[in-house]
Amino acid sequence: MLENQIGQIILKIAVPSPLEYLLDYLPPDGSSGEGLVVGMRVSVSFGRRQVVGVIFAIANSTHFDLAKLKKITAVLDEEPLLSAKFLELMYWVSDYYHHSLGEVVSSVLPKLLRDTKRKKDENFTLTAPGKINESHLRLNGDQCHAIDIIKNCLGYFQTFLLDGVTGSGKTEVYLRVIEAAVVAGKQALLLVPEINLTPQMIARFTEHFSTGVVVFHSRLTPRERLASWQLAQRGAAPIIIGTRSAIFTPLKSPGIIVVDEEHDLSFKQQTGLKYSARDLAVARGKLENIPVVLGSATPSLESIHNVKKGRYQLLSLVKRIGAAVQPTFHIVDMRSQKLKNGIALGLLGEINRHINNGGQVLVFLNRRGFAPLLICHHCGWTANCRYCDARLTLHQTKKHLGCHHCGMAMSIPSHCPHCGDEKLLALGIGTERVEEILREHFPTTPLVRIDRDTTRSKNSLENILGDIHDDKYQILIGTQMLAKGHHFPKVTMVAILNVDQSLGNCDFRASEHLAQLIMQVAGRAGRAAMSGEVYLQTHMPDHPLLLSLIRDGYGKFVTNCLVEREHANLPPYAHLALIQAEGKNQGEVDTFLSVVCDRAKKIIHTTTKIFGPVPNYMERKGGYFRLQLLLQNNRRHILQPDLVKILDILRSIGNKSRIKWYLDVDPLELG
DNA sequence: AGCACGCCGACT
DNA sequence: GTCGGCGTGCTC
Repeated sequence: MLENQIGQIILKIAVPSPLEYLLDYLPPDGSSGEGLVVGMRVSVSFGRRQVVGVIFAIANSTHFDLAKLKKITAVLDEEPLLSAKFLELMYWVSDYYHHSLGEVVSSVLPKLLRDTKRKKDENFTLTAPGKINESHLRLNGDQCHAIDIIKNCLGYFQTFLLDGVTGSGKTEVYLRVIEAAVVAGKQALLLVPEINLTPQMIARFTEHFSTGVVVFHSRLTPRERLASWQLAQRGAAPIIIGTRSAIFTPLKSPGIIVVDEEHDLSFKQQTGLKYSARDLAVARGKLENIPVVLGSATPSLESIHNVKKGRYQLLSLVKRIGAAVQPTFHIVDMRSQKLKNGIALGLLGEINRHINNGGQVLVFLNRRGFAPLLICHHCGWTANCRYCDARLTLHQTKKHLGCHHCGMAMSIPSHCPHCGDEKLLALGIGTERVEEILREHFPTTPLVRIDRDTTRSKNSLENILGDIHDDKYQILIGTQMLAKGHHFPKVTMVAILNVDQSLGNCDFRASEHLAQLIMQVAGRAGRAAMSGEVYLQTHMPDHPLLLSLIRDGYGKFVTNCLVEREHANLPPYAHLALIQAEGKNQGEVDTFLSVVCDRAKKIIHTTTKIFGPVPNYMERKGGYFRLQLLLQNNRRHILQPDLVKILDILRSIGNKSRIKWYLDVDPLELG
């Protein structure tokens, strides 16, 4: 093809669209193009609308018809907003997750910076990093060792796995290494898994650094988001703490990246651009040539495997800080016991004992609502969701039946819609019911329930946590929310009620996640001077997973798990990608994926395996039928080009059908 | 992804 | 007679 044209500056611009290539534009009216720099935002007319694009390259030729090129409408930045390194990160993300540069850029830029009309940006200010506080805690040998090693790597790329049991003082290690980076005039990025954990982490950091800490998470207002972003981008904020999207904060002088609770699933974005913030942290560290610290009490199998391969350096914190000792585990065999609505009487006895001794008791249950099943005692009718392959959960406080998958809610029928009988039974237990049972059983003991339903309003979780610390409650009932990261120094007993539910999960990562959850919840017990006890209630007291975990600990459990993964050729030994498709007509989705699969088989590498189409574990959700293809190869550099070929097929037939399809590289759940 | 164009069903 | 449903096609 003939290339136009000499002497004419052409700007290669990423625009917000799934187009896989950069679009060519001419410099704006009255400009020859000098002064335009890669990384600047521009306003361009694209189709019929004005959009914000980013200059990714400057050239003097185009493959497009020169006469048809449009001029840039306006240049929005005087200085490049995005550094060359940051653009490199965008390229990396675009390549790896197979999204267009334009889509990557628009999922990364704060909304206010994607507004074509907004010209002037405010100058947000932040007080300079304050004096660094001491009241320095005494560090133990493991901590000192870890801190020294990481500090010595400032200025180089190296990934560390900081493996430390709950309560072993990982946060103190983060503080010290971040301090070292900040003192050297660099910025630190700290990722935490959940928004709920940011206030706690911020408190810890502002205590240490006084000022200079900015936050970044999904609940910021657009203006707050812009402020944090610009402070980081201009280098005015030395410390940035945020959830997964914070991995995309621009840093003027990056010094270190820390990912706390690296095993946590919430680092993976599940919609749109399905990136893993933890994996991106490592990629970004490599790009910027700075150290990356991944911390966890229960590291992911991927990270442990990377240590074994010599890619990551392991730093272990073995001991709990101060007087705290590891909790002891007990299995509550439910089989021959009397149950009170799903809680073993023996367990209630243990709760009673801990309460009488003045301890706090944490009751963990991974299920909201009152009961997960409403059934007709006469005919067996069950309350199911109209749009999903799921049961409706009975919520007593909200007085409705709700679907936890699509959000549909309806009133509770007074009689069976099928046979008219009035005896409808609520079966199984959720947190609401546990609350009711425990209130009945311990009428004078103050208790609190913590789940999405009781912490909906802003600050409510923080208020409850404060009350727990002030000893206002003796029994804490809660879901996941309660399991992660929080310090409850007075908790002496943890009870996990529905272990069996997770033991029945068939995802290949289910046992890893259950083990992590058990260890994390258990970690809430006995963090201060009092030793803790953990009770696992189960109908399967001989389950090898439970026994191995309790007897040999997480490390040994992981070793066994890795052996199984290797035999089954699953991650971290193989790499996976998922093609997900959904549509209103089941047959159409199935046919679509079958065609994709047949065509793919002819062109992908012989070592790449393709499985499917198979339905999701919940085939129908929100009225859509969902099926998928699974791709597997031990070598990422073979799988990736295969994905490119398959995407060609998907685009050629998928974009003309009523099927919606998505690609998930390194899926965490196989659906 | 947007956004418009374009061609068929129930409404002021 | 038209409002609007979403299939199709394009964006430098």
